[in-house]
Amino acid sequence: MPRRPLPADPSLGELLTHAARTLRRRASAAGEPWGVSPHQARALRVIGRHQPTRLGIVAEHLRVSPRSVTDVVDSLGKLGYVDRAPDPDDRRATLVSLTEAGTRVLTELERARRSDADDWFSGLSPAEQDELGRLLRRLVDDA
Amino acid sequence: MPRRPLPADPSLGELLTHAARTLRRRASAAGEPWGVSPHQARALRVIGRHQPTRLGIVAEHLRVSPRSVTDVVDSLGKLGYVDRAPDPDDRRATLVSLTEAGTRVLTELERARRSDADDWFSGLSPAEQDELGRLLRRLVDDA
DNA sequence: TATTGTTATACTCTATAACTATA
DNA sequence: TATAGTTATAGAGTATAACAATA
Repeated sequence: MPRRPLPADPSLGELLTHAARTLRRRASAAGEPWGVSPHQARALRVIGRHQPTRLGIVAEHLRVSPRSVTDVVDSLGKLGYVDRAPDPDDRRATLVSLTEAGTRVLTELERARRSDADDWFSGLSPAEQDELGRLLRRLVDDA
Repeated sequence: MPRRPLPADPSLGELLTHAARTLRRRASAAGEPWGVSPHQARALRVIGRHQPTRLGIVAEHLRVSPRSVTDVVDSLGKLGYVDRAPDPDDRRATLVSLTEAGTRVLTELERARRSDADDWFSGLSPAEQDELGRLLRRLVDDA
């Protein structure tokens, strides 16, 4: 993509937009060997942390609509990375968990992600990375 | 959207994703009175800063493909906010500028955006906002 | 009646590749 | 040949609303 320098006094919004876009591109490249998009990778991570868990809980962690979760879990199911099972305690609900392949892919994906992050964030010192995280977190928590 | 607290140790990538999504939602709400999406608002801002300017230059500032610019300028044209004219120096090129309505809308939009930003960022001190901007900028510049 | 998840539908943002009209 | 922009096509991510099954 052709680029120009950013304007002299970019708003935080512009910076956030560009940073998120860069992140998406990099995450997209990082997940390519496994055919996993950034959104799918995030869902895999959440499911891995909480499995077995309901779709509604996944939606809350991902902070997206139930609709989006149905889709992303469908697509991960097609890849063979997650399994659905009815919740015995509430037959309206669906429990989702990682398959063996899903567990393996998540591990490899996390390794790839960390190595890409190390690369991208290497321009910032560890203290600066912490500070950035702290500030972003406050933004995301109140929002 | 239903929400859960973030994980104890969220990666910078997760934070960036959530922050950008929050930004998009807020920017989307802020532009609604004028029927302008966040992407359209960004394009309007770039055109306002550089007008009259070529589509290719707009693409470089926005850091997106020429394809996306054709679309967004089309849509802004339909809203009556921008005008296209052939570049007299190079008839392959197209110069785009704001109409009177576009100029007015951009002003109002910027006011709305700043007021929303003041609200969202008010949890951070001015020094922290500067620091966040500085860190993000380094991330975006090297990426 | 309320909740869980699905279907139906639609919009925004982004990309690559092939084409056109100039240069 | 190379560049500017458009058309054609595709896919990711997200949302709202109406609905079925179950509680």
